[in-house]
Amino acid sequence: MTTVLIADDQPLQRFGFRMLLESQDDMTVLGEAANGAEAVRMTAELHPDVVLMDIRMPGLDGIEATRRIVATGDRTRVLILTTFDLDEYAYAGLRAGASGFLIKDAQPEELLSGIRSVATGDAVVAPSLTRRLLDAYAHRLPTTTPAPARSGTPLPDPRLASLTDREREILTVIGKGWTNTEIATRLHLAESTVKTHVGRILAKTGSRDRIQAVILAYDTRLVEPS
Amino acid sequence: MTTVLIADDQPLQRFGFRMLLESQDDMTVLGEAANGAEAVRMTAELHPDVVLMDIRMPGLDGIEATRRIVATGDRTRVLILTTFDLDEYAYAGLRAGASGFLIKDAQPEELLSGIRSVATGDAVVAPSLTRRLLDAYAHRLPTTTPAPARSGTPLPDPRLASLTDREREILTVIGKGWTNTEIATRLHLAESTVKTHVGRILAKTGSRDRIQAVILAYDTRLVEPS
DNA sequence: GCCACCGTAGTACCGGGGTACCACGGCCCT
DNA sequence: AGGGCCGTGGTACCCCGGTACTACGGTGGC
Repeated sequence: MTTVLIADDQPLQRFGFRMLLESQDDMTVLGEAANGAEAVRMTAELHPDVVLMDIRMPGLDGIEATRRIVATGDRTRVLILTTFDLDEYAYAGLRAGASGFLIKDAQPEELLSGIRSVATGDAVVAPSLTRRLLDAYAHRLPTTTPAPARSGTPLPDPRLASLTDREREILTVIGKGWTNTEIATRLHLAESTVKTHVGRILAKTGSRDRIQAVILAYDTRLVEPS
Repeated sequence: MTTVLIADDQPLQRFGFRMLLESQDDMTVLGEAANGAEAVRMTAELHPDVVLMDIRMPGLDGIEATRRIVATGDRTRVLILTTFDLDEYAYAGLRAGASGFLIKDAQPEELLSGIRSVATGDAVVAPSLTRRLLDAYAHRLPTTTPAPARSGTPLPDPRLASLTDREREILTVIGKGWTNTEIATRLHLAESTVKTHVGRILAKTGSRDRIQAVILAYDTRLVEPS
């Protein structure tokens, strides 16, 4: 029997997870936490096999909560779930000691098998992230830029060369039409920070406003037309 | 017995909704749609009492799907669910003919009672939005626009169907990143005229701002990436 | 040990974008 | 002759986006 703790700030999301897990006869939900602090506290108390951890939560976020749970040396494993497959989240999550990283977009079956994998000590990463993750770790030692992007992967456009990783992430979501407020909320940032990022992106890419940036994101294939 | 169709692009979210609804003995889930087009098709086929509609979906979004469902004259009611309580979404959604507008952040009970209200013909709006909506709509009546839209030119995408030729022209240059002032000077128009056009385009396409319109222009291939 | 860069965050300000509302002439119907 | 839609134009108003600063902790390079 695999015991699970659900940590997510959205009640409805928690409900969905709980129903899904309890429909399986080899899983039990020990409890639900609405924020990172609760997650840490309840883990120390209940010792679940797996914590299903959302990243974006008020107060203590999922990354920091993961870090603290792992630091206790408890055998509890953390499986991180996010809405967006932003690389930086994956890096941060795994760096914090998470055993897995899945996107909420996944099929229920994937989630279940992910939990089972993590419970038995395996690690699991969303397919869409695996390659990029490997790439990132491959050139973590040398600073040399990894081979000039094979066909199939988004090719690096010179216009984006001067952007930092973070800025490229922000540009991606600008390209998806997110407002500054949305970016701030979903990425757990202050709006002033978002504005700083956006301003630098516009300056570096020579775009006069975010609309030009959206167009740039499409033209560089940073964002694909749907 | 209230019959419900769930339209959401996230499988896990759909699962949560389904479980929640089917735990009630006065509700049945007729089916699940993963995008707007599916939602429209399945509604025409299954005639549910209520469609639980997410706004953000690939391809045809929730607003446009709502518009089409309402346009059929069917007695199916649409209840829109979003993650963020952005006024613009609410406006666009209600303008498209939705009977309700709730935030996913809500308690399960609120969602259930919302569905019941909508099914019996009542309208329901998230508490956090109600006042602002009333203020905004106190003086405006719903426009049931069938729109003749004779297709003199080959219409590339159904989402643009309700636009007039002129509006499609304006949308094209919006997609190229022109500002209102630029459009005015280059097209020999007054800026107020441009604003009128832009406003109508946003309303008809359910875009909350010109950035969404730019994205729409790319997605519908009205503007090609360079 | 120091410095440059990055990511974060703040304040203050202004202009453009978007909305609401109104108006009018020219069409094309019936 | 009227009715509808379309394209045009106007005014008033508010809010978000963008700019221009400043600032500070962490990390990595030299």
